Formats: sequence, structure tokens, C-alpha cells
Amino acid sequence: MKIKKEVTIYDLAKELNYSPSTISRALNNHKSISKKTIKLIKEAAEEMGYRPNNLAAGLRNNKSNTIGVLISRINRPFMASLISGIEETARKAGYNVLISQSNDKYENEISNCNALYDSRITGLVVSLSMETIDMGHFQKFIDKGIPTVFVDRVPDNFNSYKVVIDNYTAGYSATKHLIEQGCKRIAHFAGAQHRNIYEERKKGYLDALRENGLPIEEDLIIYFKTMSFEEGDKVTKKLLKMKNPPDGIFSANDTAAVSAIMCAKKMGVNVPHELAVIGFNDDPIASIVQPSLSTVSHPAAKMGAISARRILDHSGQNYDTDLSEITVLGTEIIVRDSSLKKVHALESKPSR
Amino acid sequence: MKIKKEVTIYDLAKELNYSPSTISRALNNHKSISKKTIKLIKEAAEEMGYRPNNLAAGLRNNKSNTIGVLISRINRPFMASLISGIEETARKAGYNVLISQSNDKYENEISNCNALYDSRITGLVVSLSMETIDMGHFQKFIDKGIPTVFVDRVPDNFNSYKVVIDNYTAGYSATKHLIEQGCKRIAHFAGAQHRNIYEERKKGYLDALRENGLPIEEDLIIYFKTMSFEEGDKVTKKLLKMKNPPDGIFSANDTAAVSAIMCAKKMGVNVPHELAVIGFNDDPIASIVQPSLSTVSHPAAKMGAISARRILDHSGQNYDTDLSEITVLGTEIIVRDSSLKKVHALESKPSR
DNA sequence: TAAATTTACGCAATCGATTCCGTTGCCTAT
DNA sequence: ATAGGCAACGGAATCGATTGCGTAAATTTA
Repeated sequence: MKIKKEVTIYDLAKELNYSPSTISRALNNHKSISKKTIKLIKEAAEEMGYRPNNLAAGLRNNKSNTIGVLISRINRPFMASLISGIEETARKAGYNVLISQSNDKYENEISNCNALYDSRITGLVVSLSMETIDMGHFQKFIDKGIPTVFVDRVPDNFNSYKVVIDNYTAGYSATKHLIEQGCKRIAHFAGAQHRNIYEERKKGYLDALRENGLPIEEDLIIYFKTMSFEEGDKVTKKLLKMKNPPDGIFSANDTAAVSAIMCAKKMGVNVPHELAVIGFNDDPIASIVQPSLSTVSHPAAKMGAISARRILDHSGQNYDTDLSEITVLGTEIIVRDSSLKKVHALESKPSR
Repeated sequence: MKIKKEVTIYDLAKELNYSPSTISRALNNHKSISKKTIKLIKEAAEEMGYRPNNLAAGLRNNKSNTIGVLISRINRPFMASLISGIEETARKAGYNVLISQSNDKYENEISNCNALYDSRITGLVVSLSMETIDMGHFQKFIDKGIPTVFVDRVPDNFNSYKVVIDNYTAGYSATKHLIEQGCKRIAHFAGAQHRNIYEERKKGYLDALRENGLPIEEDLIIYFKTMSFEEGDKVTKKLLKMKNPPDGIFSANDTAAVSAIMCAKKMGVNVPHELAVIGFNDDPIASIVQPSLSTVSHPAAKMGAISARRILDHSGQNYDTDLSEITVLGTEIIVRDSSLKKVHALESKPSR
């Protein structure tokens, strides 16, 4: 098989008797090139099958029109939607998207960071790995003026763009909702407390209990490692076997919440009447499980879009831009069947 | 804020009194550089904060150590796992991954194709958009000897690497399973027939009916547009209102299958006894819905890994390599509750 | 010991696009 | 008629890494 040679602006220049400078300018609609020359050159480029070489342009300009994404795992509904939002926004602006997943390992995060840096990305979007504490590997981006946007799982000791939801209020509202439904002993499935999202959700939970005169029982706060289905199942079983079991659960994610519902059903505990459950994320499984899972919805794709936009907008700015801008998005409590103890004036609309 | 200047191999050369050639060779472990020089240079590079510039290297070598991915949508469980598999394999080999989604639009597929080409990707992994029929936009990759791997949704009139599952056998087995459970009138939720996966699943369905002496009824074959939950709900309602409704459904995806289960339950039709259902993909919702959904499991991450490997392995080969190599992976029927009419010698293990 | 290798490196071109300085020709105002 | 201005384009350096070819010194071989 023969490999076709590439068509460059030099080929175009030779063919059309123009200089490479003019070809380049014409293709970029430079104002000092006449309309008809531009038209002529573009048509010839099209016809000869010319395609720009991003590597060459990137080298010259020292940037690549590429947004780097560094997340824990792609195959989580939230993350997939996040990437989707980034990709959509980036592509509309003519940017590409490089992805990498840390699998929640600190080491991988570092090496991926380097790999993305080596590709001279225009900007970086990060959702921290579970293990990450030290933020040194991100410093080189700041030093080089590469806009870095932390999203969802963000650091609290590092000055950079951030896009988050109001986890505290979400945790508070979710817990409050259970209280309003008549729950008196509400357990909390908590995630690793060094990650902002889990810490704040828990704070919201605690304050909701306090402000509504409910006691805080350490036994009812379960610290998860992975918040997996299996872990949730095990924990729920234990909780429900207590002499004085909880009558409500606020889980920091949907996976564990769903496992709680299914475990309760298996054990003959009625959801929501004996155990009301509310989760977090509004994953697809939330509307499928029965009783359907009440949860907190998370504007994942929107967060991705905003993160990408931060990077795109950063280019036009001067370097005194305030990098510490934080975007906080609202969440929404989605009330479904798993928390609906009171059958009040709620229209009986389908859960989906 | 001051922007730090980058450290290049020229800076290293000046600092260490070597030529840039030697620096470059040392960093690449070239054999003509002595061990101690390599060690010296590498340590200095580390200390001075040198980071290679992929754009420069890529321009020189005319490739970027990047795998391009072109899929319909990222936020589908199958696609997310596919990407995850690609990313993992690519990264281990020191490759980056560029993603793009077509949102099932032919036009987007073309422009994304160009964008990826312009970045001089080393190889391309594609799962075709729903609309794609003409394959012209992929020709430039072939012409340039860029390995292109079609995965899952593949063309049948284009000569290139392919990684697929045996959709025919899967469709056959799924249908056969329903027959073995005693179903006599099995409906099929079919996808767009110009996409191989849906066409073959349907063929498998038809042959299973034929070979087991069941009549084929066109009324029971529903051609979906999007295979969404809503579409599945509507279709199921219609089916179950027939004077002679089906007693089984083989759906070409899980989303529609789950909607069928939920719709049946709402209408008071017992699943599996009055209506057995089997889906396709083994999405997370499959094990959550109740009764849990029997389905065909799809090795998504593995398919991604294999696709990436095709590209990585292609480099070492000469250009007479057979590009038409096709990898066919097996599938597995996951029997859960939605299809289990007969309570036979199956251990009553939990659905998950 | 002279010749033949081998080791360890340097020179300079190269990849393709961009851009800072020009330069040329033509039009306009005085 | 001539200076001034502008439109339209060209020359050549530049971005950073790679590599074929060349060479001096060190080592081995005859």
C-alpha cells in the first residue's frame, strides 16, 4: 500500500505561485489578503486535499487548541456526562479534548498530569482522585499560565478556577427532606472526608439534624471507602440489625443508596415507611430501582460546559485575571418514592 | 503573574555543554550515548524541570502518539466503558487519547474526523453514528496509512480493522433462551437495520424462531428510532393491548427492555410469567430493575483495549499488513429474573 | 605498531505553520 | 509632480525535537 504524501502550504504556494506566508494568511482570513485571493486559495486547498497540521501550528504558537481532562474514571454516569459537556463546548470552539483517568490513584494523576502538559494543552479540567492531597503536580500549569479548572472534587488549599455545586446546601436539603417526611433517626452514608464534596454533604446533614432538634449519633454515620454497591449492602444489613435501627438514610451517592433500598427490601423492611432513603447524583439507576430513589440532581454536563468555557474565555484575558474565580451551581432535590412517607398533596406523577 | 519560560533541550545543552543532539539522544536512551552521560543528562533534565514538547517531536516525526476516538455519545454505559478500555491501554503505552462525539449526526462525524486528522493522530477508533452510510470521510486515514479500527457499530463495505461481538449468535441465543422458557410469541425491539449490530441481532432472532418452529410475525418486530425509554414505553403499551399480545420480548438494548418491564408492571402484566424480557448490553440498570433484567453482556472495556492494541501493534508492522483483520468477541447471556419462567435447577442466587 | 573498528558525540537540515519586517505598485491630496 | 498612504503580498527566522552523516578519540586487531 502506498502512503499518500501530505499537502502542505508550501505545495499550495508552489502550485498557485504565492508565498507560503500568503497561503497561511489566506487560510486564516487575514485582513491583508484580498477577498478573491482568499477565495482562490481556499478553493485550491480544498481541491488539493490540504489539511492543516495542528502540530506545526501548535509548535509555532506554543499551544495546541486542546483541552486536557483529568478525572478518576470515565465510566461513571456523572463523569461521562461531565466529559460530554466539556467535549461539546470545546468542539464548538474548534478545540480538541484529551482525556485521562487516574482510577483514583495519586500516582496516575501525576503521570497523567505530565502527559497532558507534554502535549501543551491550552487548559486543564481536573476532578481530583480520591487519594490526592498534595497539589504540587499542578503547579507547573499555574506557572506557565495554563488555566486550570477544578471541578466537583476540588482542593481547598489551591488557588485556581473551580466549578462546584453547593454540596452543603444539597446535603442540608436532602436531610431536611427526610426530616419533613417524619424521619427521626437518619443515618448518613459518608464518603472520604478529605474530599470536599463528601465533607460538605456531611456538614449539611449535621446542621440539618441540629437545627431540627435531632440528636447526632456517630453510630449512624458510616464512612465508606468506595461507596460501592457491595459496601452499601453490607453496611445496610448491619444498620438494619441494630436494636434501634435508623428510619432514614441520606447517602452521598446513588449506588450505595440503591443498595440500601434493595437490601432493605430483601430484609423485609418497608421503603419508605420503615426506612426512607435519599441518594445523590441522579444516576440512571435512581429512577429504575423500586421504589424509585429520591436523590439530588447534579448538573454534570453543565459543569463540564462551564469548565471548558472558563478555559476558552481565559485566552482573551490578560494575565492578571483572577484565577480564583469559583462557580457554584445549584442542585435540585428529586423526590421520588423512596423517601415519600407522607402521601401529601403531591401530584401522583410517574417517577420518570 | 509572570509566566515561566520553558526549558528545552537547547537549554539543557547549553547548561551541560553538550549538543542538542546528544541531549535528545540521551533522553531517548539512544545506544550511542554512554550510560553515565545519559544519567547525567536525565538528572539535570529532572532538576531543571525539563518536559518534552510533544508538538515539536510530533511535527518532526509526523505523528503524535495519540489515539483518536470517534463515537456517538460518551454518556452511555457501553461507550464510557469502551473509552475507558482504550484510554487504559493507550496510556500504558505512553499514548494520549483524543475523544470526540458525533451525537449520532453524520455531519458531526465528518467534522470530527477532520479535526482528529488535523491533529495527526497515530490511529483512529470509530463507532459509527446512527446516520452514517457513506464512508468517504475515512478514506484519508487509509490513504495515509493511519490504522483505523471500527468497533461495535462497523461498516460492512469498508476494508479496515474491526472489533465486534457476535451479534448474530447473541441474538440467536437470547431468543432461544426465551423459547426454552416456554415463550411462543416473541416480540423483537429492533434498532435501525442499516447498522450491523441491529441487523444481525434481528437475524439471530429470526433464525431462532425458524429453527424452533415458531412463526415470524411482522407485527411483533418493532423498528425503533432511538431505543429510548420513552419509545420503549409507548411501544410496549401498544403491544400489550393487542388482542393476542406477545409473551416474550427480545430487545436490542437494555433501556428499551427496562421500559418494557416497567410498563408491563404498571399494566398489571406479570414479568416473566406473562411476559418474559431479555435485553442487550448489561447496563447497570439491568441488575437494578425488578424483576432484574436478563440480558446479553458485552465486553465493552475489552473491546476498547483490543482496538487500542490494534493501533499500537500496527506501528511495528510493514505497510502490507492485512488491514482487514476482524476480531469477533463472544458474548454471554446473563439470566436474571425477567426471563425466568421455569423455576428449574437454577441456584437461587441473588440477581447481582 | 600501524590499521581497523568502535565509542561517543556534534553539525545542520528538517518537519509545517506563523509572523515580524519589509517591499512593490497604485491611488490620492496638495 | 511628488510625498504620503494603503492594499497586497514576499523573505526569512522561528517554534523544539529528531536524525543522517561526519569526526575525533579510544580501543581492538593483525
